[in-house]
Amino acid sequence: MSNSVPEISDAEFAVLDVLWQHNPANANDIIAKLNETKPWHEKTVKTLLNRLVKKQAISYEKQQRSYLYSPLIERDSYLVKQSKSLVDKLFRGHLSPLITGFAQQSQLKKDDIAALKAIIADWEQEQKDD
Amino acid sequence: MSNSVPEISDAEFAVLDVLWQHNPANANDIIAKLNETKPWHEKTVKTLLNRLVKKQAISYEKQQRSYLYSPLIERDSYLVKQSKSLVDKLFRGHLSPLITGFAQQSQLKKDDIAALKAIIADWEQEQKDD
DNA sequence: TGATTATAATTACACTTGTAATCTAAGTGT
DNA sequence: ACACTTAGATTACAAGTGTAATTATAATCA
Repeated sequence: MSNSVPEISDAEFAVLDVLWQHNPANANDIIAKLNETKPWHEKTVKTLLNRLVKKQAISYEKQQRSYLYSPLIERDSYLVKQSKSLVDKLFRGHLSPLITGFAQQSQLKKDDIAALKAIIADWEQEQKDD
Repeated sequence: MSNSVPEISDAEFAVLDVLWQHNPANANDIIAKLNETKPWHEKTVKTLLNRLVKKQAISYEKQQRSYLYSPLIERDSYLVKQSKSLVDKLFRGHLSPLITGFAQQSQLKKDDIAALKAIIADWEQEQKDD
């Protein structure tokens, strides 16, 4: 059924990510925002915008001279899909080894721990409900 | 310092993954094992092996006619590195939103929960130790 | 030893990606 | 009305990737 999210390259993702934060936005705004962190040439960003349009990841609507772009794919579902596909590929679908890896590298932050506790509580609640 | 793990493509990863499980192995073994899950032509797998050698991700030693391949990069550190780079890209380094995403999709398995509990316990122990 | 066969090495080829430069058309200032 | 500027559209181009086919070479069988 529905849609199959297009493949988004790393560079394209960075553009999409800006659009998820401020939307709609025109090319210049997007370029300016991106340039806070990436040294990308204006032409490069335009190319990426074009590719995203072609992939139907974003849409645009003519403003005056320029375009106003908006995301077509939803941030949350995209992130979930990408996370899941990495976990499938690296850990055959199991999240725990990923988390363990992070823990061993001491990459867990306090809010991670808080989130984990909440998740466990929810999960156990659900078990009871069944 | 050391090394910087080479970029490994998806197809190359599948080959490396087989080698992590049985090592050393010759091309035919690897091809047979891969063909349990991937419909890849023998020539394709050989190409991937060559590329992995060129990238110094694996090494080989001449057996008789054929080669015996072995991984040069360590599985655990590779997995950690990939996990971390995805989490950096998608969640700016925070693991909790990834886990929350999984939880919402009910993708958490019982062993995931057990692992989470252990991790939390360890983390809290460490806090105390400080 | 010459033909056949197995391996590995080299080459192929289209598509994607990063990273722009060039071209074109539509406003704008004079 | 004409030159300049500013968008977006088109084209470029090398490296990497998926997916092999072709070629060279070494071992083996007849």
